[in-house]
Amino acid sequence: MAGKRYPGGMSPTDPAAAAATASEEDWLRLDRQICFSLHAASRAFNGVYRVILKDLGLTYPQYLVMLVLWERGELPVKKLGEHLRLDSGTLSPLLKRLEAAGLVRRERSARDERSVEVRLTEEGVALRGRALQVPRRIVAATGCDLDEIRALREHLDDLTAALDTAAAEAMTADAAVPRAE
Amino acid sequence: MAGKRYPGGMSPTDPAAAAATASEEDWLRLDRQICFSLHAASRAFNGVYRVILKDLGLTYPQYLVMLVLWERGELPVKKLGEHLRLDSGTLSPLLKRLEAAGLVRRERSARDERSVEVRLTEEGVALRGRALQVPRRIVAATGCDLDEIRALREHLDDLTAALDTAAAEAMTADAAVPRAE
DNA sequence: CGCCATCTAGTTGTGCACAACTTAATTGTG
DNA sequence: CACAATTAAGTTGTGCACAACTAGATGGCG
Repeated sequence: MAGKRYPGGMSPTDPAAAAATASEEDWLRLDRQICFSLHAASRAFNGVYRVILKDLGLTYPQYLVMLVLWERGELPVKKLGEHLRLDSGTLSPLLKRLEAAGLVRRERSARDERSVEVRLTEEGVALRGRALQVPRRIVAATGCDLDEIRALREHLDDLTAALDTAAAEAMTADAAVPRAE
Repeated sequence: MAGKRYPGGMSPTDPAAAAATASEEDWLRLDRQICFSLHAASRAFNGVYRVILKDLGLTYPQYLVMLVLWERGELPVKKLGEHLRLDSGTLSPLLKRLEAAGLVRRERSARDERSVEVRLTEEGVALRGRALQVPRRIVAATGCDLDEIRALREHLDDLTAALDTAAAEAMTADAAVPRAE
């Protein structure tokens, strides 16, 4: 390991800070590893889905939308966004493309003209048949068995919950705390 | 859970296929859950980094690049791309922005004019000092201890390796196999 | 030497994520 | 009823990921 130098104009101001800084150097190295792993894993998954979904003419986010619609049949953009944690800025153009592909229709709700109902076309429903093979191929690609997958999913959900909480707190804390000395 | 109908024009052709299809319905449901978990976790991480990195004026991918440069000091775009698994299509504009921000310089290599050396400016080196606090805040946000983080990292790396292999195979298989009849 | 295959960056085009904003409909309140 | 606050969808602008392509440099081979 390549030694702990303090590059450039940056150096600790007192012995106590020096100890603390050494520890933070370790964390910085660890962070590099975690960042990479996470980012790489995320993109690797995306890549596998991309390859497999190409047959269906769907991107990964489009597949996510279709999965919801296949389960729920029809729902307003708002609800769709809540399920997927995506806002209209992402969903509007995506849905427009799905509509252009003939998989969904969008209609203003009669009861509330602000709302837009998204529903599958026959073609969209039919696509589900071809999509049934996707999960098996994904699972095969991971090389994990179902229990491992399930465990990973739970781990990820815990992490997401923690991160969401922390992000919310960090945002309010940003206003309160003068920010790391 | 709304019963297992075979939507649209899709129906099994024989009893064995019916059983297989029922199982694939389960997988489709599981896939929905995994997709969501993974996608949500990825974006949750991104969100936390976004909040924390805003102080430094960096995006998450820019931070990844800076982490490499802080460790290596200087290297050609090609090497940077190998470390981060990113191609020039992503890196070129990103590096241009880092250069505009005054954090890096790009210079054509004298020895090989195809290559561009990326090196930190003084400002870029100095930013490292402010970045030292980032990992601790990220780890805190996850609510995990270091061992958990390390375990997660290893799990993700295994997954990435498996997925990369599978993606490569799937691509060659795509050419060989007539495609899921 | 001359030419072609290969390699490195960079460019272009598509699609997603997200922040900030706009528009139009609805709801709540005086 | 009128008007302000809220809500839903859409739009705009920035940045990233990736595929496909271009331009220029390099290196090997006849």
